[in-house]
Amino acid sequence: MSGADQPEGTARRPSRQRSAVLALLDDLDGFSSAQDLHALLRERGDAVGLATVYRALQALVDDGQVDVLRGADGEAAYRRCSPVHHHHLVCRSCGTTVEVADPPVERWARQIAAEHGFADVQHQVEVFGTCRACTTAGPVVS
Amino acid sequence: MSGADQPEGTARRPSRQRSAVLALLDDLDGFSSAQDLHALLRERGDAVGLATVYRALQALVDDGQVDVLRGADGEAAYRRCSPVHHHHLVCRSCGTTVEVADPPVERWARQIAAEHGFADVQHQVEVFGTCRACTTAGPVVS
DNA sequence: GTGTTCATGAGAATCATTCTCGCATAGCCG
DNA sequence: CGGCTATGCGAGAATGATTCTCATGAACAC
Repeated sequence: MSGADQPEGTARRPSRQRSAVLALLDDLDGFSSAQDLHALLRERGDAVGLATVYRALQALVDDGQVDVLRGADGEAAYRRCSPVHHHHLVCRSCGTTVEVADPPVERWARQIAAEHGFADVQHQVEVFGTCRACTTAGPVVS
Repeated sequence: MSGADQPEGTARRPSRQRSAVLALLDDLDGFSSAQDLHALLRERGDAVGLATVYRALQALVDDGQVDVLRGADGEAAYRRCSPVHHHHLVCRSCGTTVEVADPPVERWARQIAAEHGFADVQHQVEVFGTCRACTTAGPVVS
């Protein structure tokens, strides 16, 4: 456990299963849980073990090719995303996701951290809401 | 899961255990996991069941008296906090937490959401870093 | 004071995630 | 070219946090 395992992101042996996971993520729009992805792969005919899905997902997250989000229930949700830094605007009803880049927030986070003497800053920003389609179509039943 | 259970936050019967949890959180500075809180209560002599700690924590979160944060491992961490909206600056080494209020980010989140037609907006902003004390004292071994 | 209701506590149950171990395959060496 | 070795895979067990169940005890209502 010394931290950095692979010198670079692509030091792993290529495999059909890994590509299948990435391909599936490419086809999906919103965030999906690891269990869902596993079930979908099975339906597609790409038989992949559950443990392998987790391994592939972790590798992809390490590589920065996939974003991970923790829902309120602690379940991890994954999504293919652009490698550049960005944040998400997620519809809490239909799961649609919009990627947003935002220099002001980046700057603000760095500044706040610097003011308090914090270094090596990371920040995590997610915005949840109900998209227009869901607002008009299906208001939450009370 | 019909949504609103209690009409108002204080509809629960008061109890020694619930106060003990809140009192303990008052004494602690950073975020603590439910399991840690349970162990600490035991050490203090306030014998409280683990399930009760979880129940009390959920109630307090519902009331907005406690903040919950999900670590990278999915474990929930709780912390007593002011009832007004704010965000956190957390030291990833020693756990020290600074509450930061920030109108600009609030405005930014609302604006971004509005631009994309999202309503009923919530946002989640956490900034992680290494505080000055930890930076000078114990740099991370590579 | 008595009955009813709600919270508690201990342990079992659940669920996502990780680990173990044996097997298959890919790449490399002789 | 054949065999060797490391690495990834798969299935199921193990782990660990959180939630549920149900019987007991305490608090409120009358």
